[in-house]
Amino acid sequence: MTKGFETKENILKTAFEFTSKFGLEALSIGELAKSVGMSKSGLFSHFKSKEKLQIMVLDYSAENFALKIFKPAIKKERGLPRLEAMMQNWQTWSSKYLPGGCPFLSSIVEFDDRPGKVHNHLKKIQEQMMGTFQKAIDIAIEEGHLIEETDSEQLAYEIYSNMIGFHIFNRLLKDKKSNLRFNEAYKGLINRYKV
Amino acid sequence: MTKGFETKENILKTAFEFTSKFGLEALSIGELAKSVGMSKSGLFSHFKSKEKLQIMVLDYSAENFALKIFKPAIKKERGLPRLEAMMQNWQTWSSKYLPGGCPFLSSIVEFDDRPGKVHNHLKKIQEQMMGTFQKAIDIAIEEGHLIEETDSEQLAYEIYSNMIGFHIFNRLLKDKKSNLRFNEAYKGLINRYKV
DNA sequence: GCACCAATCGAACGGTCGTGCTAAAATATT
DNA sequence: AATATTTTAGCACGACCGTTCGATTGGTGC
Repeated sequence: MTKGFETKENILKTAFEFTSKFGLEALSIGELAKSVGMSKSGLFSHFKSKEKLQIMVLDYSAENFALKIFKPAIKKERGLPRLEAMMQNWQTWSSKYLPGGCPFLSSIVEFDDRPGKVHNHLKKIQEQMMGTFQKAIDIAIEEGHLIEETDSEQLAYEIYSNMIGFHIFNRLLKDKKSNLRFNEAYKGLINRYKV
Repeated sequence: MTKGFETKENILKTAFEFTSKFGLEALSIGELAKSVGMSKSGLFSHFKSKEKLQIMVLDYSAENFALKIFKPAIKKERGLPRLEAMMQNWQTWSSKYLPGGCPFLSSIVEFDDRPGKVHNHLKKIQEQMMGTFQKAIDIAIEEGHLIEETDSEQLAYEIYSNMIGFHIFNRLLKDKKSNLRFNEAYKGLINRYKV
């Protein structure tokens, strides 16, 4: 029982890194087995289909995201400081921690058009994430850091867009100013709603 | 000579649609051949490697993008009206014209980490696109629609982020308000720099 | 009618893919 | 120590992958 759990965790960690680099579809069971040093069929028996493996990788990624971005931010004061911590954590996660690109972005692009369990799961995770950002914004309104008329859903959308934009500029274009661009955009965004 | 050109164009059109739906890597020569009704080897001989096919699909996509987004906008008056036309055209292209997702976004995600000719080509195309947006902004400054202090590179980055954000919200999350969100974000962005 | 040439085809290649099956090995339970 | 259960390995399968090669087609200029 405990041994299986450990190897499974180990597999998922490797799969997470692989997905970050090459995406959820390119993630192959044979390649993965080679990486963790076990047989293809041995690894396969832990998941019972590629689809289930992909879903578990998504869950692992979501946990990792929450751990690196949301959890440390909760220790900051409610409102704007907390939201800003999230932005900082995202930059670090995206550009320092991840071995490749954002696993969610690549999964979204691959599965936005492909109905099925992976698609539904991904959508749920994404909505949860957006919800958490929105909640952080709502708290900032509550605390009087942002004006009451702030449309938190709209602001969450714009913050998310900025995150993706940064990611692409930083990775494909290797734009050295991407950190600056991201922060500038965030500042402009907040200024619009600042009390 | 002319016959070959026609079939090649036909193949690229189909490949473009395929890439929009499933990405540049999932684009398979056998599947593509079945779609256009010819043999795998017959199709293959037009390109001489999958890599070259991918690059040609990217070029085809870039031409399509220019045709649908940039070209009609040039007829509008210089400055903000032209920039706004681009935004409108993007929304239409992204949500009505394309059979799947943005071929560039999926390609970026797939190749931002994979060095090679496709990566380099993609980067060049992306930089060109950003350049065109930036130029449109510069003209808006020139025309006195935007304040002189406007950082056109920064604004282009934020506009681009908004485009990607819209695309994801519209496609994965099927958010009915995504058009509204996009326009709202654009308006907020422009207001910051409006003279 | 003949030679040339581009366009297309069919068959085959070595690989890799996800997935079953059965048996052995490792671990947990008693 | 013996048994039961979980975990792993080996092997095979059909399918598809990109790519090569040689043969066949169909049209063009002489």
